[in-house]
Amino acid sequence: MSRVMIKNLGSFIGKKVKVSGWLYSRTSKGKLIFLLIRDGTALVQAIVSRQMLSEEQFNLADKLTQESSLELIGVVREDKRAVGGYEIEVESLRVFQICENYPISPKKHGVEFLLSLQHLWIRSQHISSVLKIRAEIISAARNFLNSRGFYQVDTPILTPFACEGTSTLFEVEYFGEPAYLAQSGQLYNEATCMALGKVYTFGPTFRAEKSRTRRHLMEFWMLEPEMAFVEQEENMVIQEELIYYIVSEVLRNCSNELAILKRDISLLKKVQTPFPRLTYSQVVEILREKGFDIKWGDDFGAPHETAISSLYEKPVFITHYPASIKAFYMQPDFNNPELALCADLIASEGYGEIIGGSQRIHDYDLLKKKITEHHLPIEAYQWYLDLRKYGSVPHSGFGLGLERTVCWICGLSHIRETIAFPRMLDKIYP
RNA sequence: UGCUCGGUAGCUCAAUGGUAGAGCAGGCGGCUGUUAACCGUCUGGUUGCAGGUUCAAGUCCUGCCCGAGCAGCCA
Repeated sequence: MSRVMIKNLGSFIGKKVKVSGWLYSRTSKGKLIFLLIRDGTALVQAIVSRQMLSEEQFNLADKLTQESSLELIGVVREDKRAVGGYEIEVESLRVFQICENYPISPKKHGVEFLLSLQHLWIRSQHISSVLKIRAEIISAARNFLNSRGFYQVDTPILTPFACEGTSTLFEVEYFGEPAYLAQSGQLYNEATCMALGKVYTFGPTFRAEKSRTRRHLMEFWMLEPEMAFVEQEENMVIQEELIYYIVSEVLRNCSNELAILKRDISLLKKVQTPFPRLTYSQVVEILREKGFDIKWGDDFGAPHETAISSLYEKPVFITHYPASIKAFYMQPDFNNPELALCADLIASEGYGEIIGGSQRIHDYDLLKKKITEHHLPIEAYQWYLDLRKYGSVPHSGFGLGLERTVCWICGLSHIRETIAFPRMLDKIYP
């Protein structure tokens, strides 16, 4: 008999099926035992009654503990009393292992305890649901970009230089020379998009900052599209279309997971294009009216982003930051070189920045001047300057922080729940 | 790195300076419709570590360790 995944049981009503999984919980009424089984796709209740099974099999079912691994055969039937609406009347049972003393009970636990058992915590309904939504977000983003003619190009993790200064990078030894773990694939993508037109990198990035907040991880995944012949306006339109597509795909394909997470999907349904746009200068003015002590030229902190986010029910772009507080490669506004042609996308509901993007400088002399002004080693950027020497074109791109996006769409309170094994300050086990 | 809060049974927590407790998990017994079942019963402790005050410290004081929240930092 072939195995049926639990989420598909609805198509097998009245039929005999085989289900394999782990025991999520068990309750017994003496001669009637209720087993709640998980197989990674969903939960189903299985009924074991003394009438249906041999004495030996019944006693085996009675001994099952949380997370014991098993396989059972039985008939599927609809029953409103059961979780998910279906249940299986067990006819035979095979146990792979009786699990002893599983440490995580289905009660509430503290964060420290759960993090020390991360390899088991991921089995919980909560974390499993987040990981499924994460997979859907990645899948949707890839579908979106692939269907629009982007090529995925993988850029190196081991890099010879810092993108902008070395203080935030993890240093490793590369055959006796210092090397650094990538904090972005963008500069390489500027090269690959001159080869392939439209590209994206999706991979891990690393920051050695001593950040200890609910928004930071030391290792996180970033989606970084880069497009030749695309200027900032078109760049922003692609960003909002991408975010809209991701959210609508999650709503379409992950309703069970969103329900388990108790996510208010009416808020996600409001994420429709176009997204509101504010300039940096407008934001400073709004913040000052709200009583924040901030002046033109200061960068925004988390409380500022939250305040702006609360103005709208959709993500909001903040554009035209002062060039002085942004990266060296950003194209200055052609009308006002004090400003950069850039935008940060602030997620709704106070979740903060999920995208940072900009048009890149394509003029050789201007880029060289910026590198010098930022006191960056010009030798390290020779190859990057070459891109402006040989057939330079206007180009733009952005970086989407995957975990922050997952955090927002799932409505979580902490980014550590968005990745199977979070790397946090002073915490790298397991 | 700074500020704040915390560390008591496997877990979640309680305990006026005066006998360290409950619920859950686990063991045993009961129950044919449970949803974090229920009922009975049993097991379970170096109160983070070190020192100090006191007749007496989980509780007060000092130092340290660990964690959490917030901020800073942060393409």
